[in-house]
Amino acid sequence: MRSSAAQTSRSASLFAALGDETRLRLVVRLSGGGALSIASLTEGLPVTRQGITKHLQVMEHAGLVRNHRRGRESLWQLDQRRLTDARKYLDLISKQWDDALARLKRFVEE
Amino acid sequence: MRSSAAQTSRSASLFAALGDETRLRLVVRLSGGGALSIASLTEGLPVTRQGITKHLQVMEHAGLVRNHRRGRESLWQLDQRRLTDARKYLDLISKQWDDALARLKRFVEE
DNA sequence: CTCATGTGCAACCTCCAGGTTGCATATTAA
DNA sequence: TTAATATGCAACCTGGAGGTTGCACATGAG
Repeated sequence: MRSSAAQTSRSASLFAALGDETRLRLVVRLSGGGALSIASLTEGLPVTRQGITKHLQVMEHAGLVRNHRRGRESLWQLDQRRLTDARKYLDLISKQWDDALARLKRFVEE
Repeated sequence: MRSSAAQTSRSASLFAALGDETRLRLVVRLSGGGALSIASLTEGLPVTRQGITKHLQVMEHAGLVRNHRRGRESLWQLDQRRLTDARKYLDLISKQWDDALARLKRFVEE
């Protein structure tokens, strides 16, 4: 099973979406399960509402969050599938690593 | 189990280190288990050796890779512990998410 | 109806990530 | 010793990420 270039590229943008402190804090908040409005997500963070909006859009492009409108509010929630994708990718890398070490060990012990 | 601000910040820089296509490709190569030189890591990638060096340094700051000198070569290898850290962080988020949904389900079913 | 609230859009600013080139310096191979 | 190889250091460039402000526009509350 090879990790294709497309796969790598997609994963990179996913990790990039997680690789910003503000965004990661948003993810943590959203991991509570609820769908939160932009205004409520902005609360407590040292960034403008517009800034938060941009971050949410970045995450949306990475497939990390979805949003739907309810009245005048824009509600955002996590899409856990992408989170799972990220975990799987890391699992894959770790597995290759472990396998390589196992092979090395067998080789040395012969 | 708190996800302190420091924890979040550290994790963010870790994900950021993974969140660049070139760097992720380096990680994939290094997951083979060996310690590779800068020159060999550069091979096949559309980036200068200097560019690769910078990427390696970024990853080193994130704790993702280590390097040691052997003669005129600078050998780099993965530090799998940080990879594990990243997985654990994602597990944590997923768990909070699952728990939240479970609570919601119980609540609805009552 | 009127106001306060929640967003969207667009222009703008600044800094640094990601990349390059040029040159100096260690090491190793012949 | 001489060349070729592998890096390091430093200066430099450029686009876009991350942030802001100002204003217009829906929509919900009274």
